[in-house]
Amino acid sequence: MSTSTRERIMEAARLTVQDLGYGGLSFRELAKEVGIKSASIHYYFPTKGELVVAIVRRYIERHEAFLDDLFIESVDRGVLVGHYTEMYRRTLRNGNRMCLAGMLSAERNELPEDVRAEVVRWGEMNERWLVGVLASEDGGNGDGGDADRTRHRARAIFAAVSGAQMIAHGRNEIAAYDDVIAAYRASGLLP
Amino acid sequence: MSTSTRERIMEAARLTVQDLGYGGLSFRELAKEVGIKSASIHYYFPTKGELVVAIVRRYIERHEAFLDDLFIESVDRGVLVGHYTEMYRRTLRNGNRMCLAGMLSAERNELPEDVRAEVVRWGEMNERWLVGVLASEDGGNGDGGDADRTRHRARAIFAAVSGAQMIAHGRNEIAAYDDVIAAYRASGLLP
DNA sequence: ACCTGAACACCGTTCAAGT
DNA sequence: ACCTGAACACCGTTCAAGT
Repeated sequence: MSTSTRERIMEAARLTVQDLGYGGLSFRELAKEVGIKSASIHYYFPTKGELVVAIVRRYIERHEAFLDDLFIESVDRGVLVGHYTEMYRRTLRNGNRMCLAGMLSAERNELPEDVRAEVVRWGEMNERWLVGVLASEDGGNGDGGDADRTRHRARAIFAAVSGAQMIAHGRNEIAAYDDVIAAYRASGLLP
Repeated sequence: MSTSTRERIMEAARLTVQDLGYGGLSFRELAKEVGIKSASIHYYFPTKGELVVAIVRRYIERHEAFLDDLFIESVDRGVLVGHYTEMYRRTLRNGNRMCLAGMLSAERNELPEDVRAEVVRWGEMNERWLVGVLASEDGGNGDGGDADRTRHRARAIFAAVSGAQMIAHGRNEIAAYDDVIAAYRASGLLP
């Protein structure tokens, strides 16, 4: 059996949102790609918001699983963060796309409330994973002050990598991403 | 005499793009704000792209003048970069808006070519100013290798601050911006 | 010089109707 | 269970027509 209509809608929608954003996602264009009429999409996803909530949820799940797998394979912080920045780099490689949640983060003010909540969840997942990575070589027994500093550094790495991707996306220039990541490492922001 | 119609179109359009993005800018809504009909906007700006090119150009000019004035008042890198991050913070304070060019950077793939070019110009202006700031206390006589390192660090600061703004915008949470900027400083990325 | 209504091909959404 | 055409109020853009 081949991929379900529902799956094909979600996959095509995800690629379009990462390319053109929430506002750039058209039900009529989407329907053409899938081979049905635009009214039929509403059978699977009543509104555009519900469709995008579904694709962001799955996006978070899959990337969380990917990152957790990396964590099992290595405990070297430099290696793990290197895989992390490579993940964001691959998105740019794939048709100058942006992270799904990064794109939606910029469009936040025109999103339905439930989509906004998923954008926040993406950030929380990233920060949680980075906290684990940053603590992995310290024995993990720092006092409360250290935990706060680690959390803020994790959020800073998430924001900085997201920003590097946005700037490189805006220029359609992967070299810009690479230069910025290298400079983050040189400054000590990235381990 | 009061503000011209053309000025009022540009000001309202800028505020909307920083709020809802290029895709979220509607000529009909814009016309209502200015008190004319949507067809009349095309008299001043034939297309949406030409309108946005005009507002980004002025945005760049005004921020460049603002930053250059700061540079005359101080040569302390910490103080100057502090003013720089405050500038991006004020945008968030003003109705959770994003930097005009940052918003457009995310929307890049659905922009006309001439708008894309202005987004690149914004980045070049930011980098140029930051290079001046970073070099200001070194005597400015580094060799070629230093100049390259300074340029990459300037671009990294630009990307990192833009990313902090995007993440805070996505959460509608200024405290997130403040925490990330503080962590950049602690890591040594920001002077 | 400045503004407008009407038309065009788009958009998300709804709904009655088909199989 | 799954799909559709037609309608609705939106969108940027064009253009002939008004003052």
